[in-house]
Amino acid sequence: MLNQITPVAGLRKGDKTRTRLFNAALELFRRKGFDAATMRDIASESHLALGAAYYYFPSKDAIVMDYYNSSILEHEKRVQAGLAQATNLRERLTLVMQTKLDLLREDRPLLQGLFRFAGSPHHPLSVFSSGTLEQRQKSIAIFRAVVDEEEHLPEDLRELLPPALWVLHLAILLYFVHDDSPGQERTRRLAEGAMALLAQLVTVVSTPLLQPILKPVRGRVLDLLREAKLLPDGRPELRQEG
Amino acid sequence: MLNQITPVAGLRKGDKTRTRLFNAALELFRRKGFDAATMRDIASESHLALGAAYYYFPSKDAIVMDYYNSSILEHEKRVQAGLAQATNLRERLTLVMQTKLDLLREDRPLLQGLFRFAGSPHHPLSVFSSGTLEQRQKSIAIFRAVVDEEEHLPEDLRELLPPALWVLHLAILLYFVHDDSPGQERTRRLAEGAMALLAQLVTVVSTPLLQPILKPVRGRVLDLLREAKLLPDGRPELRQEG
DNA sequence: GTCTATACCCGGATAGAC
DNA sequence: GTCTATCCGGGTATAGAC
Repeated sequence: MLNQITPVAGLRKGDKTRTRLFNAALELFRRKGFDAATMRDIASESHLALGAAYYYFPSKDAIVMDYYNSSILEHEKRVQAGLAQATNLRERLTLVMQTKLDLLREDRPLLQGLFRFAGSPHHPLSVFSSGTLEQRQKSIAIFRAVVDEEEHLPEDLRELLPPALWVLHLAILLYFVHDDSPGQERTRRLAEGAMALLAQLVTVVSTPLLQPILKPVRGRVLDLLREAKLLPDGRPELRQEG
Repeated sequence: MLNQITPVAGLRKGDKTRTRLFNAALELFRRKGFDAATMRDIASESHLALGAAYYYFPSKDAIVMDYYNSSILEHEKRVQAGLAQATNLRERLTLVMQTKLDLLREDRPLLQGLFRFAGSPHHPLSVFSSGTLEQRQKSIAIFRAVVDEEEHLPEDLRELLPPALWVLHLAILLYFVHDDSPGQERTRRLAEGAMALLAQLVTVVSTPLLQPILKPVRGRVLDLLREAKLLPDGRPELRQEG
């Protein structure tokens, strides 16, 4: 099922309209891309005047923000539902990536809108900005939940992996957007292969026997990332400001 | 010196105007960012009417395209000039990254314009699109020149490193754009640390004694990247279409 | 509270005179 | 080669009907 909002029963009447508007917006973003879908399009597609659309959403960006939120919620739900079946790290990592790709499989034109602000540190819609801090934390928490299923992980790895996976997932989504293979099969295989390699890497790096050699190396990596404020000292999220 | 065009002697008279326009545009892009600097600003800053600006550049994007080109040219020049002094891989990698950061040290607001299209596969200005294929190849060639200074590299690594470094340099630039530390010192240290780690990794991975173990692993990585068309089968550039 | 119609404004782009 | 005038699309604001 596509990522759509279905109205919760028994609310203000405008909620139904808002939902219709939101879904029409998503449909148009998907079909024509973020830019090409204008507020005028969205309004008329949901049989509303332009002004009415602004009654429900203060801006075009606000629609996208709602989309972020619902995507993350849905991702969390699907990962939670699938975690029981996964028996090892590789499967769990594959699960978290594949569910995301499933979720967004129709949304590639929309994701362009997501990436367009990634280089603008102060834009409220940038995935790295303070405007999306909450979403970022929620999204990283999904990866953390997956990592935490794993029992024998060195502490530093446990800290590093969730934000690293979040960044990796952004990279995969960037690839996904560019992937014109049927059904984006290439992205699927890339994600699966990458997760298999990563799981193996984690296993090697966690091997007790190798700790004397590897711990210092990990230490250097962690220090570098901490100095770059890509890893916080204590807090789990990426740095606050983009 | 900042990346500016100085008019080559003895050309058509309009060339001087074009140069003035281009430099005014860069100055405004740097000061106000890509969006905020309008064609009207640029024209008036160079004491031209709006229409005249369009006589020299068919679009705002075209100015940015010129900027790409001159940046890459300048980067190549600086790397070439510095290569003689560098005595090992780590120094050479550091050189290639630091010269780029030096070159772009005032251009962070402008780089927003560069990243804004990264998620739009068909946009002519996207760093991944076919519209910038030539620039991409030239830029990757700079990294290849650096890698080729190294003598004892396994063939597959020699193939993998240039595009990988190019992508890594994009990531560092993305960090750079977000880095509000004075003089972007954090980015400098991150780049330096990353290059040191990478050089060490390359050394380990190239150790003849470890080849029986590591060659197959590299093979898996290479296969994955080739299947994803992130590495071409023979040709040196990244995949043609974004 | 819900919605329509219309107007505002900006900014990229173009036409055509000089 | 340079100008003025104009077009056009699209995000946004708002006055006011119901």
